[in-house]
Amino acid sequence: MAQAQTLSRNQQIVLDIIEKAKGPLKAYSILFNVQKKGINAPQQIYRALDKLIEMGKIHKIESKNAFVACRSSDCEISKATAFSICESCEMVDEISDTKLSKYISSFNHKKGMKFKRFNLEFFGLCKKCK
Amino acid sequence: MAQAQTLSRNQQIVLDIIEKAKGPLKAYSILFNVQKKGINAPQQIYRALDKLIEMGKIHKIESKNAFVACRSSDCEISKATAFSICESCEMVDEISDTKLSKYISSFNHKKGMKFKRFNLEFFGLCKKCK
DNA sequence: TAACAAACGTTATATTATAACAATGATAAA
DNA sequence: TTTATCATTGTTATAATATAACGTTTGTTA
Repeated sequence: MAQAQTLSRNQQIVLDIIEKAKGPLKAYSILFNVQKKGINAPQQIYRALDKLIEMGKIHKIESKNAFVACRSSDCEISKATAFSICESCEMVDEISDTKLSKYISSFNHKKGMKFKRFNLEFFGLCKKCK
Repeated sequence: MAQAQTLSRNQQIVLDIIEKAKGPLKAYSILFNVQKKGINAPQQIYRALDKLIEMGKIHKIESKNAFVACRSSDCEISKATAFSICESCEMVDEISDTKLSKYISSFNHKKGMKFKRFNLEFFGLCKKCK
């Protein structure tokens, strides 16, 4: 089990870059950014990303194959994630709305499936791009 | 503009396979399935997939990079899609729930973004796999 | 300190997706 | 009917995303 707090060297490097970024980052763009720090292979990036996701430090934006830092306290280890995505400028914003999150979490599928987690992605144009 | 009804040859071939499938299909698995019909290149599959998505005939399951036929009348050209995904057997079910869909569609982001579309993916264990 | 697990580095390769270009077919306006 | 236009096709090549497999190192804890 990943410990709640301690990050390994590579995990910290990758997290730092994602946290500093203004928007979502792709794995290979992270890779290019850390080559000066001695990380040379995609595998190293993907391993760090996997762990950071497990810990809830970052999220993957599935529709973009890109990664953002978690800015929410709501989503507790990514059980309930929601994002707004601008189709023009590619901006991604994490949505932290307790009501929305609770409503969706409480949804029960007729077919008897018990949900552990959901991910919601909204698409549109942000304020700037409208 | 794609016409509402008429599908081209390749589009029809690809749609047929997706509709017959029990679960989500990946682009390259579609490709292997249609090589006997004279379709040889990924580009041909992806082009058909793109058009079928535009027409609302199929949906992409973003977390799986796979494609399913649309079974819902609710989602009118994929403005409001929701799926339940079994993490064990990979089964995907389109959720067609007007209340859920309306609730989410009416959500307004504080930061002034106007949404055109959303995609929601639930994860868990299906009845069988529980 | 021995044993084990997690993280690391590395090479290779698998999987998913798009670029670019020429040819063909379908539609409809002149 | 001819010509213009636009969607679709076929094809080759390549880009972008992600994982397999192996051995080594580091960190924890019994």
